[in-house]
Amino acid sequence: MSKRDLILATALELFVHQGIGATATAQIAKAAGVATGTLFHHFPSKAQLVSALYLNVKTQLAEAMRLEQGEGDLAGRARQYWDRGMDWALAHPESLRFMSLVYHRPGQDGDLKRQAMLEILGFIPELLRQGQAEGRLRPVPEDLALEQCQGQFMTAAQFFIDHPDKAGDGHYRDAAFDLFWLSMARH
Amino acid sequence: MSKRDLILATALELFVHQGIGATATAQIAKAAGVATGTLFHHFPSKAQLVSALYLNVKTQLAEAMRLEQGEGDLAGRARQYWDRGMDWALAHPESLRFMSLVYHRPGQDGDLKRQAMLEILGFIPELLRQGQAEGRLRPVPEDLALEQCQGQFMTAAQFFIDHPDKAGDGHYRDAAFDLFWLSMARH
Amino acid sequence: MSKRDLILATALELFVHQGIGATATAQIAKAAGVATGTLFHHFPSKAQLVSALYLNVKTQLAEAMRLEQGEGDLAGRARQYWDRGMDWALAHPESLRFMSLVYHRPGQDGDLKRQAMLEILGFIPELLRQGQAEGRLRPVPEDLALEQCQGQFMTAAQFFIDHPDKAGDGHYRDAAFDLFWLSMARH
Amino acid sequence: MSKRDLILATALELFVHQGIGATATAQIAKAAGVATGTLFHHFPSKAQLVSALYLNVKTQLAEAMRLEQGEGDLAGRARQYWDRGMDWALAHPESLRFMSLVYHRPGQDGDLKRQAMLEILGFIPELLRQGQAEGRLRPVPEDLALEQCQGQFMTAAQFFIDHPDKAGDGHYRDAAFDLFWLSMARH
DNA sequence: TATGAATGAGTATTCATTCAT
DNA sequence: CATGAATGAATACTCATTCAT
Repeated sequence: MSKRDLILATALELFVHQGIGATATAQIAKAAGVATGTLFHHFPSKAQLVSALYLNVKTQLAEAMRLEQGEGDLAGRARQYWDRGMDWALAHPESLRFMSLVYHRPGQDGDLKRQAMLEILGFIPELLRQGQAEGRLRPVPEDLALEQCQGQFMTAAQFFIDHPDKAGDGHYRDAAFDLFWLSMARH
Repeated sequence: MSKRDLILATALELFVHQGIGATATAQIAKAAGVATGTLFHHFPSKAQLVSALYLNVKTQLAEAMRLEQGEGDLAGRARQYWDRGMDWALAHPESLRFMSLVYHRPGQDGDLKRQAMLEILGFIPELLRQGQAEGRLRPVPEDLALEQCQGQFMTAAQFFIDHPDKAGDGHYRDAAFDLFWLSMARH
Repeated sequence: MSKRDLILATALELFVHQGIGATATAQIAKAAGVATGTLFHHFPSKAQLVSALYLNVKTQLAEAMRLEQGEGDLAGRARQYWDRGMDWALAHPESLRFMSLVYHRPGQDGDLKRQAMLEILGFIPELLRQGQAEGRLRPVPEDLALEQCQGQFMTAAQFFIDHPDKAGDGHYRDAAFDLFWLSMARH
Repeated sequence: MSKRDLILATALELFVHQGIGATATAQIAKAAGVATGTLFHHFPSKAQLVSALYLNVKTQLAEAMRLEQGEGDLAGRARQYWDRGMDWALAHPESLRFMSLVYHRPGQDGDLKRQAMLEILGFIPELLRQGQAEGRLRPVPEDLALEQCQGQFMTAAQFFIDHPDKAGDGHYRDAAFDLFWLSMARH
């Protein structure tokens, strides 16, 4: 593992447990076993370290969610996306927490991060549009629905991370998806 | 307005726009037009200032949401709660943002804040239980449902704060509530 | 002596002996017997400390050179100014050195400092103009002459500071002034 | 141009515009298009880079000022020296500025640099001695006169660099030399 | 010769908190 | 109650220099 990657991995861990602002660059460097100068050699500023880390995490999630082809019906495809995302979140709980951390940071380049997230959850508007066209989904305003779906995914993921015992419980997994899906479905 | 209240109001504004960690006590004091010593005279530490502010905001929201008596049917009562909360959020956008800020703070007394929020949105589990008993709501695991409802309320509120033009649009308001309600309703 | 003045005095000494860039704010604070925070309480940045110090020194020199009234003839008045300046420089060698330091700093607010110096040596253009009008001084371009006179004064002052034994030698003192005066006089 | 020379040229430019202390070796290397290691391969330390640069510049100036033989009378020879120096300064403004920079640096090997400069302007004491012997120059203390002449040359050169339009104006050029020469001449 | 990642002591500046008035 | 000067540990970032390739 390159020193750069070591720094990224260490930063992720510390950021998630202490908060971004509360984590000193010196602490990251020390915990990663490199000199402070090394951190700044790879990332010119703390902000850029955060950005690079965010990009990293975002890319990983996006890859994890890539669906080869639209298989099955609408609800089935939605469920596949949902499950992939959830599996990734459970496999990388710190990454998910970090995304949420960055997402909720105040006073920062909010729009950038918000847009970045839409990029990942971009399948949602597509599903929504298609579902509405097919008459399977209710005509919910897209912008509002998107925000809500995103929130529901993040909330569910965080819930399963916080309650690992329930993450394997099919009943819970189904309930979480239904809570998401039925909020939009036409009944 | 007492100096104490002035400090609280100023802190709220600054915290929300810059973040809690990024706001210096000296800045709060200066913006409030008092000496730094005065701030620490009223609040022995920054942490306690944050706590006091949180308590303040929480109390206000709780009061705004108090329903005299259970009027109407289940969905009607739920809608009343939802609307009251939403109105309050729109009237006090910074307060809502601050709650979300504290809620998502990492490494902190998470449980305390989480519990405090349940206290306010406490009507949800009640509605949920009653609705399930009456067969009007699906049997969703309570802990998961609670988390989701809470998240949906906060998301919707933030959405309307960010898009004030849509906050008065009845179509949007209905859609937001439906997204919440239909996720749990039996169809 | 207030802490603020203590810091200024200490900074002057250190700047002059080590250079401005080579003197750490922490070193100034320590040498002055105050905390680093105290320095930044009084001077928001190192640059502003330097500016404040410069202003201080400039004001002192200006006061020292103030002539109650135009006594004597042109050369006599010039000599009085020259001697006052020289006496002040000998009494405050570090102040003079600091002025020269700031004056020669590269990449900085050169114009500001240059103008500030003209302000002090402002009597020179006056003398020059009057002398030229009376036919006692040669018609030297004013801007060039001003620069040269300034330089000659600073050079002479520095020379006497570096050779204190010669500062009391009337022969040397006369020679220094003549070098200055005869460069402009009509013969 | 060899990498070594490239580094020297780049360093000159940066030193002059930002100051020596404020210019990082890494910046020089980058601007010169070489690796940091390369800079330290050619110059074992920043101090030695500065010295090498100084030597370079000094040598160039010395060569530019070399007069084949004493032609003409005293004032004529002086004027020749003066003009050569001034022409070189105008052709290499950054070199001149760098010399002045090094000359005024505090806390450094002052005597060395001072002596180095005398080496270049060494013709002045000679002229002075000869002129005094011939009775054409006043009996000014040599050490003081030398310092003043040096200062006047540097000041005039800097003036013409700062005001290029006046550098070609014969009136100004004459005035600058006269200011220098008449300060010592017997009238 | 040339490279550039790595180092770690050093720098300016911030900030929660104290306390004498 | 109120003030604001004083504190000093902590922080993000810099930089001359080294060294394995």
